[in-house]
Amino acid sequence: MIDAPLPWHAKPPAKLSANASADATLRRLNDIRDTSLSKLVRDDIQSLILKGVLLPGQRINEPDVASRLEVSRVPVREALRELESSGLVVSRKHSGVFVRQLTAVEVHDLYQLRGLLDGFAGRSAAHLPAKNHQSLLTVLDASVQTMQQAIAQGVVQHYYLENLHFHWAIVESAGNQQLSNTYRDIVQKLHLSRLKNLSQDTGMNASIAEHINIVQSIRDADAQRCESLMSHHVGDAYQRMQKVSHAESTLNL
Amino acid sequence: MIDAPLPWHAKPPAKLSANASADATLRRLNDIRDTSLSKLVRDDIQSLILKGVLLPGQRINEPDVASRLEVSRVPVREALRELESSGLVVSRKHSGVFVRQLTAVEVHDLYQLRGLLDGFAGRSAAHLPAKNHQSLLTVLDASVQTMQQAIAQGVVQHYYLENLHFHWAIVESAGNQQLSNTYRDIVQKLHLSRLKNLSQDTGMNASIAEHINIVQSIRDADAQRCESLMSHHVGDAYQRMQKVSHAESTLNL
DNA sequence: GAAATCTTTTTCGTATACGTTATATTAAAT
DNA sequence: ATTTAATATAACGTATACGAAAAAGATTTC
Repeated sequence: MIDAPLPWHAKPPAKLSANASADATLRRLNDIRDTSLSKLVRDDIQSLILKGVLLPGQRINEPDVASRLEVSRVPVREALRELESSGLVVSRKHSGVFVRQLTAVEVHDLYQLRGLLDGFAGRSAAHLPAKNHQSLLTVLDASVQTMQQAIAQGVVQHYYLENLHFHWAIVESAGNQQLSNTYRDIVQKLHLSRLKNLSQDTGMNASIAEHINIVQSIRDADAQRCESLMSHHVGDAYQRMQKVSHAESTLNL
Repeated sequence: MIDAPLPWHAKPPAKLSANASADATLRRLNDIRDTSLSKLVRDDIQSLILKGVLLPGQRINEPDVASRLEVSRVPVREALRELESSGLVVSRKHSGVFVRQLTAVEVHDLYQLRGLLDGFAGRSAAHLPAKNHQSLLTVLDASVQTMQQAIAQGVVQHYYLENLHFHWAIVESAGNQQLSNTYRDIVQKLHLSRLKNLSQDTGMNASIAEHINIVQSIRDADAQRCESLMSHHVGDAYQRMQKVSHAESTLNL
């Protein structure tokens, strides 16, 4: 949408290099020692939500979580406050904490926002410096191949995961940590939408073609086309989802 | 651990729209009654940070906050966990909670992201339905006028506040709550940047012209131009800030 | 028989208490 | 005099305990 270059192109995204494998275990131990119980509990509950063990609308019982993880209620409460702040749960005083249920409007807005970020990431990916550009393409090519395998084998779960990797690789290639964080939060919230899962199989065949086009536009360094493809890709996914949703609600009459 | 979904939380706690003034006080009381101490503490600390009473890098002492607000430490801790999750503070185990210090890269990334969102909001604002379009223009015209007054009176603070209102009005006009939330978070984080405040007076005269152009592009319903103006507007602000920063660091030699 | 009210139970919100860790201060040694 | 080590203090992390509010169940009344 914007072709004129913006003024922050003189930016050096200095990322830390990988650690020596010798330090790896030490680092892990230090991390564990320095990690509070709250964080561990938070990660546990969060993964339960994202894996779908805890469904939207379900109540999360403080004492139960505490006894299951063998900790007191305080770390559990702190963990839930964090999850509340990141929008995965909602809490009502004296009533409990519940896995958040997204309204149709919220899902729509999140998709719209995700489309914007994906578009930006695509534009950014298309005019990456040569070296990064090539390594991104290598990753994306492999990703597309994996997705095609998943389609051939009919394993929706694999396709879905690889689809996440595909988009994540493009977003991260922009080298903007804040963008990546925001994108991650949005995708996490979208995990709460039941409808998302419904449309996976129908969308699989439709979206693989779009993925291939996206890779091609990056390879061609066609920023404008890539941005357009990316945002439309997300829009299409939303529309497919709406279609399935409507079909389902019609059946339920 | 998990109970079946219960009927009374089919929707998240209802955020109320404008109330009749008669109910206002009653609702206020109810809100206070239904608001946990954690939230009150969170809002308190958050406003201290955003008002600049607590400076980046400064340590936030749990017992001090607790005694000042006359609450126990638990609500304070929960509040700090929320603020940590929203990125306003960082905590080190057994060391304390500190107001977050943004790195230069983080500030850059946040500005870039803000530019993207502003651009989207501008594009959206330019092709708003007639009625909303007109009411937005009314607000923006008034806002520009206020900014001009602030310049005439040389009150940087007023200009800065009105500038926030200006951008916020455009963002909200998009009607995307998720966008608004994300934008709010970004602006909040940018409040942590000391440099932002430095560039205010120098930027005042430069940016008023840009604001006027933006309003004109919205009036013309020129979406592409508005998007471009908005994102460049943010980019320019970033550049002005960098310039001041560089000048300052040169002086400090 | 149905509805409303009262009681019981469960769960959350907050406060207090204890153990652990980091930091600051002080003393001693080089 | 400077540096290092040991101790003391203050703050954080976690656990336990108590009070309050809401939901569920039972009872009573119409």
